[in-house]
Amino acid sequence: MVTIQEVAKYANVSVGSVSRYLNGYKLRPNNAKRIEEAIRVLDYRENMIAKALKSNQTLSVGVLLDNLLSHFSSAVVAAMGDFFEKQGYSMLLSGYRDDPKQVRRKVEFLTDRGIDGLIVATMEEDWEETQVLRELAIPVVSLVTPITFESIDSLLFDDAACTRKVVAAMIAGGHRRIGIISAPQTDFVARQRLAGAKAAFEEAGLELTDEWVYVNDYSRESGYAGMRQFIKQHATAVFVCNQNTSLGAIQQIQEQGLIVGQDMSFAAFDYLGIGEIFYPKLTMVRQPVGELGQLAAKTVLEKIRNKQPYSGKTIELANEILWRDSIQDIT
Amino acid sequence: MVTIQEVAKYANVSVGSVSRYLNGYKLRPNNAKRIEEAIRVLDYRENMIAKALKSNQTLSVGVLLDNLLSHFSSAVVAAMGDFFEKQGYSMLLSGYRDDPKQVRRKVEFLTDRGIDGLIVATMEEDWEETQVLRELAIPVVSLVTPITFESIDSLLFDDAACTRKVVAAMIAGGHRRIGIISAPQTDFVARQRLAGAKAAFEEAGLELTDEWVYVNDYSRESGYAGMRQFIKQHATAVFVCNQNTSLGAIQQIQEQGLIVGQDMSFAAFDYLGIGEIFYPKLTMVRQPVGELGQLAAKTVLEKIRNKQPYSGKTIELANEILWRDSIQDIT
DNA sequence: CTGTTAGCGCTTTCAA
DNA sequence: TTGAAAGCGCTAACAG
Repeated sequence: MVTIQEVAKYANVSVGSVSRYLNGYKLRPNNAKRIEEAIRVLDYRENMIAKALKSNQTLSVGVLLDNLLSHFSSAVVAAMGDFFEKQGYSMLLSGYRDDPKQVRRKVEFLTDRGIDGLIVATMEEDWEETQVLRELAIPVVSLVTPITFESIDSLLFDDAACTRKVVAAMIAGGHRRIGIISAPQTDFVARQRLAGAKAAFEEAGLELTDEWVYVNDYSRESGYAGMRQFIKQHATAVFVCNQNTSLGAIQQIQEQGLIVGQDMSFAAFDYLGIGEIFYPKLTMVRQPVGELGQLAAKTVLEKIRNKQPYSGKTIELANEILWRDSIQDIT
Repeated sequence: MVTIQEVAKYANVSVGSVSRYLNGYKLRPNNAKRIEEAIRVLDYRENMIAKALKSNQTLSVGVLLDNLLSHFSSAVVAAMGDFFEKQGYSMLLSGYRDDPKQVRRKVEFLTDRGIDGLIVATMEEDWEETQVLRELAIPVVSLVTPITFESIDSLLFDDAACTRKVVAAMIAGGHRRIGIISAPQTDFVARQRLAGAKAAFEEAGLELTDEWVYVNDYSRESGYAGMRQFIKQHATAVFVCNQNTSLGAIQQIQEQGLIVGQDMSFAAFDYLGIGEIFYPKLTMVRQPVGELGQLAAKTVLEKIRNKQPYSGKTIELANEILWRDSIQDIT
């Protein structure tokens, strides 16, 4: 490993000059040229570890997701990774396996490695473990879920509004027996989506009663079970609030010999672009996950660079509703 | 930030002793106890950057994937991440966006950050850019694709064998007009899978002619187009060699008003578990991606710890064939 | 603008 | 076993 010292010697200048050159300070053109040449012929590469030790900056950011194994996470990570790398930052990735208990350990794991900023996803503000974020000396950005500590920015989706619109479309199509496959209401996202559905009913002067709300556990199986219940109740339309769950729901419909989106009106949240491979194509709400990732990366970097870890903004990104043909008009 | 010095002062020992304590050396019980207490009351955390500078080990490994945005990548990353973290290692993630030209830059990006080991995926041995791996002073593991440099271990799947078996089942079912939606033969994986299909034909005394091989470009659209061609040619069965492509193929079948796996026998490689949501359920070959990730992590760590970067083994993991009902018997 | 030098927090000789 | 001290590669005063 060639060091700054050797470059200095080769170029016949002091290490200070080399360091300054490397950091973009002006120096005598002649010296600059000699240093540049030395760097080239010696194939010098700067030692980021030494730099980090001295400057207390690692040029890395931590990313703590609920679960690494999902399309959401890979899309977010892909977008962030690209952005960070262009900016010279690396990304330390970690997942807490949907288990809040692990959050503290994971955050320590990351901060121990000297990350300059942290992005977390799907952490509920009222978890005890979320409180560790309060004392962090680095910028934090929360994804999907709002955390209203003054030090944290939150980036959300407009799930409620979109759910409301889609369910409203079902109602407008004459549907009254509409099942909602929702998720545990302890989760912010689940609350949002169900609230959207309820709003649609209220606006139409109707009420969404409990028997038409099935609470899943995010598994495919629970989507399968929920759909079975609704078919028994002679639902004419079902909205599924979660991607994975929706696969189970679709499976149930098919197994009953029904055609999704025709014999049973259907819509769901989707990341995979699964809606297109059916016929009729399925109406889906798609979250701009890549955008979210990129915006998250941009936001932390700004906070890191401006050294202003505190702001506390909340930004809501608009989902896209892919209106297709799976909500039948039965008026 | 409390340092080793402060701990030493508090415990009334030298920094050397604290360092030795931290690294598991034996010292006078009394001293050890005092140090332990100092660490506790001062809430000392070791500075990994300083440690890394001194010891030339960052306790991190680089992971360079073709593309971060796929189920393959998230599954592999999830498995590796878990394993690494348990072992105290962090993971620097990077993708080269399916563009070999980027490989050199990305590898430098990672090595500049002092990674102790590197895992790469889907890099073809004959790419010029792959040669940079030759000079790396750290252990390297190649995923999915064999790289026979003596310094590199390769972890592969038995795609050829599985493709052969599935296509053989189609032939056994009486199918003769079998379409294979394959991928560019410049890619190792694509060659393997097509070779498997050809082998099945040969074993049956048949021949797989060019008109029954459609070369996709990994896009959904090309699956869509390939399937259209085969439907025109009155294929009775189609095997799709790539996950994403298979979605397009399914879409085409549905749009023709046909039922996948019934009107058109069908099988494909799958990661998403998409085969189950159809009726009939689809026969799919599934790669043990999580296993691969874990084995990869294990392998690099062993190489890092044994300080034996050279071995050059190749291991083949067995895929799982999920036999379902989408290959009809037409004899 | 440049050279010298004191550390950043840690590990690891070397003596004691 | 332990303490003292050198030094990993770099940055940032400080003095010139």
